[in-house]
Amino acid sequence: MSRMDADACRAWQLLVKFFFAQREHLPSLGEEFELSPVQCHVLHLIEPGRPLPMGRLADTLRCDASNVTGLVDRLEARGLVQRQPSADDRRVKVIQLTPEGSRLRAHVLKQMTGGSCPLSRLSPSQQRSLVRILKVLVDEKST
Amino acid sequence: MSRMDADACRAWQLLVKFFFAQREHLPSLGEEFELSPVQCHVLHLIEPGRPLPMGRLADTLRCDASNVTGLVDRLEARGLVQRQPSADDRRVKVIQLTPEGSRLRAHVLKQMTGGSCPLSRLSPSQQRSLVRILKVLVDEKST
DNA sequence: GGGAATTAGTTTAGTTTGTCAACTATTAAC
DNA sequence: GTTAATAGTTGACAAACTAAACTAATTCCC
Repeated sequence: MSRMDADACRAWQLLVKFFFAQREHLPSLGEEFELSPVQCHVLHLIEPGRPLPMGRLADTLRCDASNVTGLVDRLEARGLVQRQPSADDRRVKVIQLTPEGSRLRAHVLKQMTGGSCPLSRLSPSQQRSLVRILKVLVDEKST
Repeated sequence: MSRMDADACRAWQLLVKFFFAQREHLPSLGEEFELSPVQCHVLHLIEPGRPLPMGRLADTLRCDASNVTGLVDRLEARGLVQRQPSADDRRVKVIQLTPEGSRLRAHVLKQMTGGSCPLSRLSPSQQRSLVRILKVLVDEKST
């Protein structure tokens, strides 16, 4: 619980620092499309042709359901997503990208991972290493 | 510009995912002390005995100066920090932790990097690897 | 079958976070 | 010494968030 955690501690501090530093890049890309960082993330989470129940979005964002109502309201008002009642459970509403939302999403993703991506500063082997480590952290099974 | 960036892209997606997943841990720790995630971060940035000009805080958080005014207002109202006019430039105000703020900060840091830290899931060598990589990303010179 | 408890989403009210523009005070520049 | 630039505050406002009360649909279970 002492020496062993020194690296974990250090890594954590760096991670936090990194994330906040990213607020420089993320929002600037959002600005181009008039999207806030959170809106970028929501757009990111809704894959084209794969409608997502609102509740799942709330789970993923770890926020209150009522917050999601507002987020979706704003995106829907801009014609980027669409609410639709679910067939099998009429309480559920699924959100799905409009063609315009789909187009914007592709654009955003392209920008996010393009050449200006801060990760391009890493060597190829470091990048692979990072992916491996992150998979453990995120506890990813698929893809 | 094509194959080479695949890992960078993947890493980026994982990072974003991880970042948002952390919103589960960070705020829950904050709740314990009634601190929002941003407040935790601000507290984290002000080291005890090392007063920080407000402007530097705004730079680090990549936000408007007026936002910092509000953040510091709230922390000051809770007696965690203190504004003080700088000696060499009377326009500048430096913020510094109160004894109580200092205590709370230590507590928060301890919780953040404790055994429940998600990074403890990594092997020691992975942790070292992560630290090395993050240092490149954060472009760290000191410490 | 039919009431009680759950669940999904919305509404309302309120706080925090964040931006922008206008303002004050101080400092630097020429 | 007037003019710039800089540090911080204020005010007005939008966005992101929470908590509690509400509606509608579903499930539990006797």
